Amino acid sequence: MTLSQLRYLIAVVDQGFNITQAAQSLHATQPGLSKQLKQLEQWLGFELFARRGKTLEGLSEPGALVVEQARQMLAAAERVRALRASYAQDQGGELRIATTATQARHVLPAAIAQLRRDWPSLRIQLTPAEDEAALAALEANACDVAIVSAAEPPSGLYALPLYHWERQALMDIDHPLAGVPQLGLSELSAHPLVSYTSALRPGASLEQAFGAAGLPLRVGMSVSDGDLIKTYVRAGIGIGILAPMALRPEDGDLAARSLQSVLPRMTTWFVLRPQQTLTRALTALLDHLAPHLDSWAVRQQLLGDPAAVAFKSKVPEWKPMRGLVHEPRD
Amino acid sequence: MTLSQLRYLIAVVDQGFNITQAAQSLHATQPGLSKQLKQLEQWLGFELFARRGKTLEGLSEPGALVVEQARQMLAAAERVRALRASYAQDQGGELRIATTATQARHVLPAAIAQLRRDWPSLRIQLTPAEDEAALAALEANACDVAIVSAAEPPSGLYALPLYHWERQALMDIDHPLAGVPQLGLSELSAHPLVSYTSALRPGASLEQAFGAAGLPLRVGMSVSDGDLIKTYVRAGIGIGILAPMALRPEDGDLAARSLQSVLPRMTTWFVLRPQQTLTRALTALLDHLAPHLDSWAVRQQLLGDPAAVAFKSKVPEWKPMRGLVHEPRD
DNA sequence: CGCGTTTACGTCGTTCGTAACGATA
DNA sequence: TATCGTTACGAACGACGTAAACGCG
Repeated sequence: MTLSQLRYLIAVVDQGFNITQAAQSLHATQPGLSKQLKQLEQWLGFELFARRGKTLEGLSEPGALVVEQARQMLAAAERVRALRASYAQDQGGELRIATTATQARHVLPAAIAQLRRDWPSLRIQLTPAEDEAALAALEANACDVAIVSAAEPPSGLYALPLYHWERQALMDIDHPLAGVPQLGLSELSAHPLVSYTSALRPGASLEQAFGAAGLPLRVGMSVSDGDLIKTYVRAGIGIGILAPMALRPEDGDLAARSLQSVLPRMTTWFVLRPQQTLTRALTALLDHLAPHLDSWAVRQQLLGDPAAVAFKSKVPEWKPMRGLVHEPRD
Repeated sequence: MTLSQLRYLIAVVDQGFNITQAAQSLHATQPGLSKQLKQLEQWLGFELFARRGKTLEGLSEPGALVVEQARQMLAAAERVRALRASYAQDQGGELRIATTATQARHVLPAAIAQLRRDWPSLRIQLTPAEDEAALAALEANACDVAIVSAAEPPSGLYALPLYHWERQALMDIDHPLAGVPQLGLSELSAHPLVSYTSALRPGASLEQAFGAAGLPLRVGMSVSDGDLIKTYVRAGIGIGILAPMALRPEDGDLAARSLQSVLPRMTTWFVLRPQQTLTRALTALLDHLAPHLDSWAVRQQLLGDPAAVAFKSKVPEWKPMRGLVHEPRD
């Protein structure tokens, strides 16, 4: 009797007595499980499963008792694993993240808190930087991961999508634009805009969109983060263009309107160097930030396996908080 | 992390942080444990033990937490082992015992009850036989073990001592002999004796003792088991000579006096054929009957290893129940 | 100098993955 | 016929035992 045999057993039970599926969930091969389970049965001297032909129908009577004990053992093993993470005076226990102020303030806190809890000795270094600077830091090996937002993945690097989002136009709740049925570039063009420095830079997608429509882009102010955008929108400087992650429940005095129809959809990327090794800390961070990704497959891809499928489900969309979405009735 | 690593850890803790001793208790080698423990520590990322130089002084702080979980896991593993014994539709699950009526009635019931509880499917066949017949059955492979009593181990077979005992003279509690200070052969010689058929056979140790003392041996009756001896002693046929195992609390109307000074000490033997394989059932029976023996070492000896030491402690003495011992004050 | 631990090394057994086969709906 | 389980085989890893070196009392 080994712990892996018990793990196999539990996986098969939890996957509805489908050995193939259980093998996938454990990143093992189906014959491997099959053989180990048979070996366990032989050691026990009785059958674990009720079989009809070759298909498993359920547990045998003693099998259910074994499962009960196996769950206890694996639970204890899991507690040991937790100790391992907690008490490891970690070899290279450092995680250097370069990202924007918006991510640092509105997205990462939950994940990092979890990480710190699981792993108290891990030293986390969070460097605020604009998108380009973050990517440069990554390429210079000044950080382990860059988390940046862009419509397209950065070229020459290994980028994983964390979530999609649409840029939001932000204004006072009784601003005239809050009520117009269709909010397009022409309406925006009449007002000065307040947004991120990088978004208002010449050549950025905002300028391209206005240029393509033959409309002038009036810059009211360019700032470094979303909180400042909100501050200056409240001060009446102009219309804010910002990411929905920066919107908070306490921003109910403002109206946010999606620019989905006029500006390309943005994606926030978890960027690594090609062939970078996925450390435990990186894996944990990725698992917290992106439950839709299979970090094991990601590791395989980084090791050069193109067949590994990293997606467990669709990339999520980050929507602004419901109370803040201002959709005029039409 | 493997179950054996955890077993090693617990053994070291329970043996007072002496790896060598722990290895012995597990029938493993010391370097093996040492290495596995080191490997476990490496996997955990912290030290399990508080070390001073190379010697272990105790547990580290996280080590104590690991031990706690490890005990839970091993306890659950033990419960699975129990299931294994209980539910195994056992291959060749048969245990054939040949032994005397005294053993069958007074000694074996507890051990066999335990065996049946651990192992419901085991078919136990108990054949009552006199000592010689039991040994003959063993040699003929008509049984798996013979349990017989004799002063010396039977020759040509592999005999393990279960316990020592002294023959008891049995009489009515107000019989004249119950009070004499010294009970010797000459006193006994004046009365007819009631004992086992095999004990009164010509050439047996009883006859030899009387012969050596130049005294006549008067046989009152020879019977097949201890209960009949008691019956005929109560009927006034004569003095009983029997094994202390046959004495019961309800025999308070009789007096038992040890013949330790006049007759050689007897030993009850667990007899196997040389090179017989020790089945699981035999091992379990032996463990129940003889906690002073190391069944693992016995198995090794049977496999031809003369170095294996089978004794964990001294062979116990079977004394008659305290209330029945009649020791005249002198 | 002895006891106990660690290190080094060779061998054996076991596990796991790939591939082919078999059975079942 | 497609899906799922079993068997067969080969390679790689890991555990264990033997033997020798190291430290400490």
